[in-house]
Amino acid sequence: MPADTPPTSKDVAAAAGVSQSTVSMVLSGKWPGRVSERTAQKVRAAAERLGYRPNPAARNLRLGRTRTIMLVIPTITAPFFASVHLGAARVAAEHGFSLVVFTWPLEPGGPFDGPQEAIDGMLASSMAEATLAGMRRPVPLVMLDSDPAGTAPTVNFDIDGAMRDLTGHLADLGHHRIGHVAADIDVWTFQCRAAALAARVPDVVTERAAISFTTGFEAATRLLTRHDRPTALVCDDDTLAVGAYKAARALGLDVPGDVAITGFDDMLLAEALELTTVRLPAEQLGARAMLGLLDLLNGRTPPRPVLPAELVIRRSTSPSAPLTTDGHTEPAARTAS
Amino acid sequence: MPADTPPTSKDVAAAAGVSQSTVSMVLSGKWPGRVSERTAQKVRAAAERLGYRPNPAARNLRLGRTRTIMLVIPTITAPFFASVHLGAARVAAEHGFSLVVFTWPLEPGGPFDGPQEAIDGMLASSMAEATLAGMRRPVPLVMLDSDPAGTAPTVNFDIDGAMRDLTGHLADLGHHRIGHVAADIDVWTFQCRAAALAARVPDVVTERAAISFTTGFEAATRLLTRHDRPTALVCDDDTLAVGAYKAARALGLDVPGDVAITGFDDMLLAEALELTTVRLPAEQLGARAMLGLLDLLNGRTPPRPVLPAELVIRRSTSPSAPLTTDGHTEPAARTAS
DNA sequence: GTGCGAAGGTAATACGTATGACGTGGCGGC
DNA sequence: GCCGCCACGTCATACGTATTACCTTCGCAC
Repeated sequence: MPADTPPTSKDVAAAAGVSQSTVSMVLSGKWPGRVSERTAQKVRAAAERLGYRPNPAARNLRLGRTRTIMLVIPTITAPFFASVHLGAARVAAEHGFSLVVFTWPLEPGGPFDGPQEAIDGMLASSMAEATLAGMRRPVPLVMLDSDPAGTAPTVNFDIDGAMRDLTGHLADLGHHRIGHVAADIDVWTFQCRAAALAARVPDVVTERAAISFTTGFEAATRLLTRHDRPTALVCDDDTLAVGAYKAARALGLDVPGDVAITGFDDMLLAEALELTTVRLPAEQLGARAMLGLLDLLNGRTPPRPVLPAELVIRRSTSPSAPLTTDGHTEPAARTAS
Repeated sequence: MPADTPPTSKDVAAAAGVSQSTVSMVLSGKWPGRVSERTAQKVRAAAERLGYRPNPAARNLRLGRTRTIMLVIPTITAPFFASVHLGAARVAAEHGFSLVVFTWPLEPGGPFDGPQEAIDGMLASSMAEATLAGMRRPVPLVMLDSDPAGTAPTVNFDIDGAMRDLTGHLADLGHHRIGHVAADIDVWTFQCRAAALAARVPDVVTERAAISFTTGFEAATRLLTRHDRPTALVCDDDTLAVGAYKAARALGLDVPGDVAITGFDDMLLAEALELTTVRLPAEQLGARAMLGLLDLLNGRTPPRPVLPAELVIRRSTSPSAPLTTDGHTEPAARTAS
C-alpha cells in the first residue's frame, strides 16, 4: 500500500534494488546505453507499480527551469484573448510546456506579484513597462501584436492594411464623418488603429471606452447624440460594437440606414449581429507567438511574422451583404464523451 | 551590478553580514521578536538593494506546496468558462494563490499529463473519472456545477428551478412541441437540463451538438426541417442558441413568430440577439468554488452552495419583451492606462 | 560566584531531483 | 601478467529555501 506521501525516486530505487541515480538516469531517458536493459526494466516496473511521478518542484529547482510560460493579457473574458490563449496553449502542450495566464493588475503600474511559479518565458500583450519590472530577472519575451520597432520579438497583425480596407469600404459607401469608439487601453495595436483612422479620414470624433458592452453602449450614445452625428461608428473591438449597435437601436436609429457600425476581431458576436468587422486570426497569433518563444528558448532568432487581417463585410455597413452563417473565426470545437 | 543569475537569500545574507537563516526569518515575517529590529532593517535593505525575490521552485520543494490551483474546464473560449476563470482567479489572487487552466485533453480518458507544476488543489467542471487518474496523488477538489450526490464538495446552480421557469414560460406561450439542442458533453449539468426538460414537456425531440456555433446551426437545421417541426428550440448554451437562431433565419423562419429560441448562460451573445436565456452567475461560481477550496485546504468543511439561476425573458420568445440594454452578466471591466 | 533564562544569532539539515566524479569487475591486447 | 578500457553502477553534491537544534552573550537573582 502506498504511503500517504507520494513515492520519490528513492522509493523507486529501493523497490527496484538500485540506487536513486540509476532511477533518474533510466526514467529521464537521456542516458542511452548507460544502464543495462535488464536493470532498466526493473526500474520501470517498480516506478509503474508505485505510481511514481517526479516531483515537479524538485525538478524545477534542480534544472533551474520550469517549462512554464506566462501569458499576460488584459482579460481572459474577451473572446479574442481566449482564442489567443487556446492557440498558445495548444502549441505549448505539444512541446511539453504549461501556460499560466496572468491578467493585468487592477491598478496599472502596480507591483507585479505574478504567479508563484517561476517561468521560463513570457507572451505579453502590450503592457506598461512598469508591469514588467518586479520580475525575478529579465525573461525571454515575445510580444503579441505590439510595437514592431520595440526590441522584443513580436507577432503582428496587418492592422494598417485592414484599416486601409475598412476606411476604403466606408468611403465607398459615402461615409466621411466617422465616430471612433476607441479602446481605453494604452496598447500599441489600438493606438495604431486610431492613427490609421486619423490618417485616412478627415473628420473623426473619438470617444474612449474600456472594452465592455456597457462602456461601448455609453460611448456610442455620446457619439450618436452629438449635433453633428457621425454616419458611421468604427469600434476597436466587437464587444464595443455590440454596445454601439444597441445604443443605435435604443436611439431609434437604423443600422446601417442611419448609422453604419463596424467591429474588430470577428468573434462570434460579430457573426451574430451581422457586423462588418476585421477578422483577426487570434488563435494563430497565440500559436505563432509561442513558436517564436520556443525559438528564443532554444537560442534561435524567432521570425517576426505579420498575420493577415481581413475585412469581412456584413449587413451592419452594407445591407446587401449576404446573410452569413459561419464566416467568423471559431476555435476548433472539443467534445468529450 | 547584479550577476546574470538572480540573487539568492545567501547573497542577501552576505550583503547584510548575517546568515542565510536570518534572512529567511526576517523576510518570512513569521518569527516576530526572533531577530532584532536593527538586524531586520539591514536584511530588508540588502534584499531591496539586490532586488531579491525568493526562488519559487526552492520554496515549493521545501514547503511541499505550491499555492497553485488548477482549473479544469472543457475550453476557455466559451465565455461562460472564461467568467468562471475570472471569478476563481480573483479570489485566488486575493489569497496569494495562482490559478492555472487545464482544458480537457482531446481524447477523452487520455492520460492526464497536466501541468508541470505540482498543485495544491483543483477546481473541476465535471469530467470523466479517468481524467482524474494519473495525478501524483489525490488532491483537494471542488466541483463546478456537478453532481451534488458525489463525494466531492460542489457549487451548483439551481438548474432545476431554472428549467421549471423556462418550461413554464414556454407553456404559457402555447409551446408544447419542443426541440432540444443538447450539448454533446457528458457533464452532469447538461444531463440535468435534459432530464428536467423531459420531465416537464411531453413532446421533446433532441439533437446533440458539440458546443459551438457551427454545430448548433447544424443541429437546429435538422430539428427545423423535420416534418413535425418544433415550435420552440431550447438550447443548452448561448453559443448553440446563436447557431439555432441563424439556422432559423436561414430557413426563412421568423423568431419568435415561427419558432421560439432560448439559450443558456446569459453571456453577451444572448443580450446581442435578444435571446431569452437563463442567467447563470458564472463569475460567482468560480469565486465560491475557490473559496470552498480554500476552506478545504484549511481543514474546514466547505459549504455546498446552490446559486440562483434566473430566467431572463427577451424577444426570442416574447416579442413584447422590452429592448434590454445591459441585462446580461458582464464581467467587471478592467482598464489600464 | 554560580546558575539560569532570555535574547539574538548561526550551523546544519531536509525537501527530491539530476548529474559529474568515481569505483569495479571483466575482457582483450601485447 | 599487466595495463587500459569498456560497461554498468553508485556516491556525492548542488539547486535555494525554511526550520530545528544549538551556541553565545548578557543581565539578573540568589
